[in-house]
Amino acid sequence: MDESSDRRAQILDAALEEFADKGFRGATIKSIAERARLQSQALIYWYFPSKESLFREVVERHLPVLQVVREPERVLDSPPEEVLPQFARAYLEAANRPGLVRVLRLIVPEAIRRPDVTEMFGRHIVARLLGFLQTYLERQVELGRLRPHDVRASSRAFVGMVLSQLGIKLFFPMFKTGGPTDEEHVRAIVEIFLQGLSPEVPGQETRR
Amino acid sequence: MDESSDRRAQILDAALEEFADKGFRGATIKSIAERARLQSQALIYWYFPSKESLFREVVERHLPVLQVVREPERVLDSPPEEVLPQFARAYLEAANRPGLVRVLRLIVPEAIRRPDVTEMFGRHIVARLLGFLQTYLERQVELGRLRPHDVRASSRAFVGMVLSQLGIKLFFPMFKTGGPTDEEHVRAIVEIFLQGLSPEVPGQETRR
DNA sequence: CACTCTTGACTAAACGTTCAATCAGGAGTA
DNA sequence: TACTCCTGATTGAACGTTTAGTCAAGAGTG
Repeated sequence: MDESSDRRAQILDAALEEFADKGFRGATIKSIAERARLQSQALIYWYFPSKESLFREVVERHLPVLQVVREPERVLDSPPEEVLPQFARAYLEAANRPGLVRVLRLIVPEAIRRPDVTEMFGRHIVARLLGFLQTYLERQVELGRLRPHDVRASSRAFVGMVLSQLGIKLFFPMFKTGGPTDEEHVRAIVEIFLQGLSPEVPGQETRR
Repeated sequence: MDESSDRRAQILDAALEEFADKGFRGATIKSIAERARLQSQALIYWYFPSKESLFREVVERHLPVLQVVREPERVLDSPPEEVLPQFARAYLEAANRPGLVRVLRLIVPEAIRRPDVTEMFGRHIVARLLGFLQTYLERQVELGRLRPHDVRASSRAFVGMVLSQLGIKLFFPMFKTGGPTDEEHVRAIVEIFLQGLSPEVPGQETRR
């Protein structure tokens, strides 16, 4: 009941590329039909009731690709010197995976003006991401590997440190020269973060 | 020759709101004319040769609003305990200024698919922002207030820590509950950053 | 009169969507 | 085999609407 025809997948694939390249309004039924090598654009309406529903199905189908963090529970007890660089590298490598970049270019621009897409993106991607980091950092505090602090803030902070490099890489490639490599960046931010939250405080941190 | 008529400004203001609300394609000449309370849409073409050029003028006119950092040289020698929180607060307060948010909603979605807008935004806003932080941090290293490190990475890191909170605030307001307040966030990230780059190293940092 | 500004009517193209018609192939029947 | 019927898939043309942009004529003002 779900294997569907060949055509559906063919149209969905073409629609993904067109929507990612030109946006919802920029892509037309005609251009999608052409990219899918259909002789008639009317055929799309045999498989999908409207352009809108075609778009939604494309989004729902490809949103999960952005879930970079897959099995969070596994690493809960691994040391941050190991987990945080892994985490950061996983996201920075996203920029090298064309399929993932395409989905980003599909979703991000539309999410800004479509509350439903924003919600899906927020709930499935952002919440998951922040949630994982937050529980992981909480755990590290419990284990005494990091000093007690506001993990709500530090989780956002670490995500931001990673995403700034990713964002620059994706949207402002002109800053590649003059910027650190991914590996240099990862090393730098992990060092700042870990030393910044190190439990062994020399003296002045919480002056009493 | 540049004071122009009243009408120009009237049209530009209406165009800003329409473009910010609906995007370039979503906003129409008709809707812009209506919001500007013109009786005829044709009047727009007396002041602007095309919708495209109207859009570009709107962007060029309002882009400078995003230059939150105004006079960087002044604070070059002030201590980071003072400058960094100021810097972070300045950006987080941007979310409370409707005019600034409007310009963000105008530029960000279009910048993704318009290389020229991307370039302008990158050169005038992002480069300036990163440039300021980088030279400031370099100076602090020279002054011995921060330990020697890769300022290209740390400047991006700090910007990221600020922008993650700003981005969540702007685009995912549903995360307000469960997240830190701006002031809590600022305190947290500055503490992490400064302690992470503190010059007094207990021992293990650069093991030799 | 000459000039700047303003207007409503208009155009041509592009858009999403609908529609009647057609096709290939399989099932059922004699 | 020959015939009819049915069904899912496909087509080209057309629909009504919306769009950016044009145009000639007029209003207001010096």
